[in-house]
Amino acid sequence: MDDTPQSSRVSSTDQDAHARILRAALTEFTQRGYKGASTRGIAERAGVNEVTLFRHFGSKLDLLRAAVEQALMQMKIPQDLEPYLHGTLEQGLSQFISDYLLQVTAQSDILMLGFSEAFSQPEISDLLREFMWKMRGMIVRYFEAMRERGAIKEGDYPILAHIIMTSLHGAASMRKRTPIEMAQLSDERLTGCLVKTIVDAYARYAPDSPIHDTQLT
Amino acid sequence: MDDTPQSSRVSSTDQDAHARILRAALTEFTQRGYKGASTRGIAERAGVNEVTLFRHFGSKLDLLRAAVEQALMQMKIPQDLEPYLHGTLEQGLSQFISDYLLQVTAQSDILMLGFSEAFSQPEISDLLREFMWKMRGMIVRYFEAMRERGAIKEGDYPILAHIIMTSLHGAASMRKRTPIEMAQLSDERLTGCLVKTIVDAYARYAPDSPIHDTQLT
DNA sequence: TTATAATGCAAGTACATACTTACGCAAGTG
DNA sequence: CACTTGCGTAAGTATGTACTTGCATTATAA
Repeated sequence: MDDTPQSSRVSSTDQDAHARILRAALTEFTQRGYKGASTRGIAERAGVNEVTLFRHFGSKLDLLRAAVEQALMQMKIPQDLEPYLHGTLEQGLSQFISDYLLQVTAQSDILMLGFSEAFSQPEISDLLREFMWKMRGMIVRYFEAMRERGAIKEGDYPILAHIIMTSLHGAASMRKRTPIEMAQLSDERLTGCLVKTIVDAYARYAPDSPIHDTQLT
Repeated sequence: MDDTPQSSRVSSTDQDAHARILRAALTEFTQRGYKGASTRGIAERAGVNEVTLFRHFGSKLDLLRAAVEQALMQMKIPQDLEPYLHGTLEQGLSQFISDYLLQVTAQSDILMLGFSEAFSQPEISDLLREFMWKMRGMIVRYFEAMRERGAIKEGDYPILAHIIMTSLHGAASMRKRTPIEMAQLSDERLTGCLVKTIVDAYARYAPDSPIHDTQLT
């Protein structure tokens, strides 16, 4: 009698129920998996009655779909390579990778969910794979643009893109899951090492001499 | 009436029930997650009655623990670096990485399970983290040994190890989960690109001239 | 004021599933 | 033979949970 359910509704920044349920669903699904998450739990977390959840989304599976769809929509794939083609190879690559890592970290919930639920929810993993595919294509195109400018050597760009994506994704998910910091796996350190390695391995000219600053663009 | 349960028991290479249940449990847990897997399903897959499962392992959770423990036991971490310190940097690194990839691919079930169930089953993820930690230490020690021999430059070896592990793990899990081959992500291509990148980036001498063949060891 | 839409609440249904109990059968072992 | 050990079979219990239904409540808009 003391605390009315309304209080919790107001406390949740007063978004409409729809959005609150979506957010709650995503975190519950992520933390507990699809099977492990309960509609009751999601409703509680959203500060909403369980019935409202069903009125909005019909079924648990539809809720999952909606949550994933919405989350992937928010995940922006850089459509334009221009910003990353200025300056040194190192500068461009750094910017590119840290931008990507930002996205991955922010949306690591949905990525992890997609990975862990890939087997049981094919449609979800399709969405995810499509995203990964696009992202990979983007990175490959970035490398090709760099090669056309004479900044980097030939290489197995798709695999290189895969390495970049998986190591960033692995770091993001590890940071989410494990209480301890797996060896101070900071964004800066990771991107730094990744960029340095790629630059040292693929830069056409000695990486220490910033030759290409003017040439690029 | 036609096919007695005995037939399936015999067909399963006649291992004792214990081992068959463990194997069945691992794949079921991996494919469906802990919650998603049912003791009934595991028992069926093992060609065993559900009661037998409980008689052997007591509870579903204990079965999970046993399955994970056994799987991690089978996963060998190379204790001796010697074999990888002979020959070129490229040769040693190739061998090291492909050996590791073999392990990861063979045991990707348990790794994936550990990752996806990390949140709900802390003890499982502890086991997994311990393994990853050891493995990372191994790679780092390998790089340090190489540096002491003057074969490679300084670098952020722990992060480098992380990049190697995550990209290999990412590839293994991707291959398991997705029907399509994510861009012909073959072992050879992946290790090749990984090794080439690292060699090009960190070899002390021009990677094309195999100077160090005799010096190493 | 009245109608409509969105929500809460209480209760219930149907079903999957972890786990138990009790009993019977067969094989090996003393 | 008697005894144990391992397993199958049948049946049942308890619980969680997705989803439904019916009704009361509040706020907004006509």
